[in-house]
Amino acid sequence: MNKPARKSRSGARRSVTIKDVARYAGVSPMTVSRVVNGGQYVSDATRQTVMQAVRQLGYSPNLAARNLASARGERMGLLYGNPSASYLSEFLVGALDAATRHGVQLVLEKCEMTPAASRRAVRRLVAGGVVGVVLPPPLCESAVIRAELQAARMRIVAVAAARPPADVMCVSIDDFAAAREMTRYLLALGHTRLGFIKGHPNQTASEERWRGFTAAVQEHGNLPAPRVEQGFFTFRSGLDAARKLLSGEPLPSAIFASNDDMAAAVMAEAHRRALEVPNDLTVVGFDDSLIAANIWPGLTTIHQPIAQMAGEAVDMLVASVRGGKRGALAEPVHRLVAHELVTRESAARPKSTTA
Amino acid sequence: MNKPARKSRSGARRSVTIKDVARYAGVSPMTVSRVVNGGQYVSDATRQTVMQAVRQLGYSPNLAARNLASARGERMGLLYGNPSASYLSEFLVGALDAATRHGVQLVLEKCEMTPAASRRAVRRLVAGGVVGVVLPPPLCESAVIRAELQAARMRIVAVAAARPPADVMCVSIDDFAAAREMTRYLLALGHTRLGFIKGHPNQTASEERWRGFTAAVQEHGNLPAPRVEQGFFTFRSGLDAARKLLSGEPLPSAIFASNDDMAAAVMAEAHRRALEVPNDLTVVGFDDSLIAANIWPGLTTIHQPIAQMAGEAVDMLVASVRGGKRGALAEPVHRLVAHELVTRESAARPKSTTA
DNA sequence: CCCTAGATTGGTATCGCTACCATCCCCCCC
DNA sequence: GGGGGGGATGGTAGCGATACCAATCTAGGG
Repeated sequence: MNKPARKSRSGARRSVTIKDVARYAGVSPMTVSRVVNGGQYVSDATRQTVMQAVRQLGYSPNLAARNLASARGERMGLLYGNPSASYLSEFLVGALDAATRHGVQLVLEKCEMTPAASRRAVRRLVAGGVVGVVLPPPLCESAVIRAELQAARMRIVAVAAARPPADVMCVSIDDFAAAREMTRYLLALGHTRLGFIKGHPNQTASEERWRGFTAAVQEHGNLPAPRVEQGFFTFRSGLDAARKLLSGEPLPSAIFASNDDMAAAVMAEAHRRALEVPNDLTVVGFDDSLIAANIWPGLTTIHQPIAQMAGEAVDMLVASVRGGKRGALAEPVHRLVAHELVTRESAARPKSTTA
Repeated sequence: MNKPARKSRSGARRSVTIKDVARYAGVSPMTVSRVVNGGQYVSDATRQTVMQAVRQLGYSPNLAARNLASARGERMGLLYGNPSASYLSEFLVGALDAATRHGVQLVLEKCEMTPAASRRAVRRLVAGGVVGVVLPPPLCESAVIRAELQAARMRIVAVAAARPPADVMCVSIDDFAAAREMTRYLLALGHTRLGFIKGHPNQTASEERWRGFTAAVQEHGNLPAPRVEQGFFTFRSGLDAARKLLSGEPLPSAIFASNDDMAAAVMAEAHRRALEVPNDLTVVGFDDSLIAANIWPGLTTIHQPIAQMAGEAVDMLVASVRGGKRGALAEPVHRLVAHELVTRESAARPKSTTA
């Protein structure tokens, strides 16, 4: 029964392992592991030595092994429906980045908003061994999907749901405050005849934005009643709303659309009517989506740190899953992140202030 | 020396493993493994039995274990710079999907196009244990990055580089054919006074598109010389080009911009000059990026199956890395995928054909 | 000065799966 | 009818890391 020196399976040169580092540093693999994972109970001297060895050898832990040993490496789902879609890009970047950081795998799943499709998507997720799901808008608002997911005992983090149910985790901006801030900005510019295009009624963010708008209007007081149209977050719906807003008299001097796509539509319609933006009409949006900087004039809008939000969502998911394993499942968190008013060229003082 | 029955580490109920399936199906774990991995040397009967068991138990292989055992689970990098950015979204979806399919990890890295930044990004990638990199445009054209990457012995797949160097793998559409097709379409509509906005000169796709355009013009023959302006794929540059194209006499009846952002700029400028699209001016783009469907009128353009391309890029990377391990590194492939001309509202017959 | 608590470190046993090899068996051919 | 060839299957040994526990050492309290 002779023991072969080392049955290296694939002839290829193995990468440096924790044992190599341990040998090099003159400690046990365990100690290296502790250092690498920032564990406690390691003396400073040892830590230094080990870190030195790590650097020297260019050691990078094997994710697969680590995941296997620590029963980590869970799969997280990202169920995306049909987000404003420029949204998705940033969202994915942020989510993927966080996933890499935590060493979890991110599984994408597309899903239409019909009950049947939701069910199918959730089933695929479950089959894929996913233990938690990030829900970007607009899926985060779908009660059906949430129910399906909860039935499958998945943890959920909704992103950008302005008023999530109490029992799901959520990360979002303060839509109310943001819309109020934008409206205050318009008022500060001197606008008095305001137009507002509401967002899709099935999203709670829409209502928050609307509430923020009216709050600012009311606190200013002494304004003609704003003209309001219903929109649905699509370019098309924005166009319809814009036509209505721009046909009556008196024309609004500033229009606040509940997202950028609709704001872009307002600008298109304004141009068609030979109204110059921002000289004849101020247009502002919400989201700071891709289109905002890619039209002319650039759109003044509210920026959401989408990537950051997606990242935090994944963080929360991981924390929940790992924490939950140890029994300590904290109550659902609702994390607010900071938004930012981005000024570009589409907003200016009104041409002739009647005030 | 008593053997504890099963020292289950985390008290949590373990998920079903290959052994469970094996026991359930009455075969050895190896056989299950072979079935699950579609290996040969399994009788149909056994295969059926095992698959049945898999379904019954809801077995899903543990990725970490699989990767660890098979020395798989490599990390692939995705180095993105500043792509048309609506691009990125679809690209990520496709790439991530393929990565999940292959069980490899996708690591994102952002990188400006300066040499210093490139070097840093590549170093981070190397440090992260990445063995191959997908290069979406415009990074795929950067010689610096390619050199850095090749110096680090990374495998590279460039996406959408129209004429990649012979030694890197590539997946792209046939920009030449696509541009020619679009131009033929314009000519078929009856346009004779054409305008063309070239793409950024540092991207090979630009030249291919330009070549496709001229090829169609020449094969048609008997046309006034098209007006041509240089663009740089940005909205801004498109605006400049549009101003020039729309100021001389005679006005072009159709403008073909080398990407959608520039086409959108042409439309914006046309509107400003009270030219109606498509009645007074036909505008077409290239890429079918997000903006194409989100402006009015919708942009007729060339659709690239971006997600598919990204997916194939990852496939190629994986194949190369895994194949390369077995020594059989095939020569760099250049894979062409099909494009599609998408007609929306921005193109129509010219108002008065002078022909 | 002994004893306990806590800090630090090492050893061992897996984690779930697959590579590699040994084995068994069936069938064909000389 | 025996020897091969190859299909089908099982056994064994890790892959590289961490969890858990034991062992050692240091420092105070009684």
